[in-house]
Amino acid sequence: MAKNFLQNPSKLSTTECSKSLLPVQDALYVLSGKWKIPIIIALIHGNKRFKELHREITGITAKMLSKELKELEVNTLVTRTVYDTIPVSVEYELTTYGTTLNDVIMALRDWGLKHRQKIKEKK
Amino acid sequence: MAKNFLQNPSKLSTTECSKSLLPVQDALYVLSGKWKIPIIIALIHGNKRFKELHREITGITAKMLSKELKELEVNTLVTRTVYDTIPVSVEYELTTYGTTLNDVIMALRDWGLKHRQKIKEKK
DNA sequence: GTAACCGATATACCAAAGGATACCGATATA
DNA sequence: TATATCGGTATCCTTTGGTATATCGGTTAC
Repeated sequence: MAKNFLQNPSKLSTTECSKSLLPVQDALYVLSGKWKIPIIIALIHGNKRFKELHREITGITAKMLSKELKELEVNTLVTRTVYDTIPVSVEYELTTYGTTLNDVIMALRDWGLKHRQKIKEKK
Repeated sequence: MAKNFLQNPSKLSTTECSKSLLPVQDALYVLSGKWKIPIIIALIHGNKRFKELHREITGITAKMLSKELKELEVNTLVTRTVYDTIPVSVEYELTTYGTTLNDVIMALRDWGLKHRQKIKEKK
C-alpha cells in the first residue's frame, strides 16, 4: 500500500501525496546546511576528533563545525565523547542510527551522478 | 566497486568517500529551498497551472512559486507550456527526467518517517 | 617566558533566502 | 464603470545561514 507511493501517481489523492511531504521535509531538514553531509561522510570511515574534522573538511570554520556537530548530536546521528586526557580530547562518532542514512545518501549520490552526466551532455 | 560504497565504510579511503560528496551536494542543491519538494509532489499527480499550484501549495507566494518553477525548469525537471487561450494559461508538467527523482524522494520519505517515529519515542 | 595545541565560544559582519505588498496588461463578468 | 481572473514582476523588508577574527583556560614543549 504505502510501498506503491509515487509509483502509480495518477491513482493518488492529494491528501495521500501530501502525507509524504512532511517526512521528506524532515529528512531534508536533518541534512540541511552546507556542512552536515561533509561531516557525516567524514565520520563514515571512523571516529574523529574535533581538530581532525576541522583539518579534513576544507573550508569549515570552528564555529560552524561545532554548531553542525551539535545539531547532528541532537538528532542522535552522532555521539560526542570527552576523554580525560591532557589536553582533553573529544571524539565524534556516527551512531548506528546515523548509518541508517546510508540509503538516503546513496540515493542522493546516484541521482547526483546521473544529473552531473546530464548537465555535461547538454553543453 | 562503486556499488559497495557506504556499505563497507571501513575499507574506504578518504578520496573514495569524497567522490560521493559532490554528487550528493548536487542532488541536494537541485532540491534546495523551501518549496521545490512541495512543487514536485504537487506535480506528481498531474499537470497544473500556475494558479492551481498557488492555491494547492499553502503558504507560497507568487514570487517564490515563479522563482522555484524557473529553477526546476532550468534543471529540466519541469516543463512550462503556454496555451493561447484567453486569458493565457500556463501549464507545468513534471518531465520524465523529473520522475527519476522518485527514488530519492522515496528514500527521503522512508527515512523521514522513521525519524519522526524516533523523535516521538524520545518524548 | 613564550609559543603552540586542544576544543571550543563571542562578537561582528555580510549575503542569500524568503515574505509582504503593490502592481501590470488583457479580458470577462456584474 | 467597477471588479475579478490569469500569470506573473517590482520593490522593500526581515530572517537565516554562513564567514572572519579574536579570545578562552589549561597544558606542554621550546
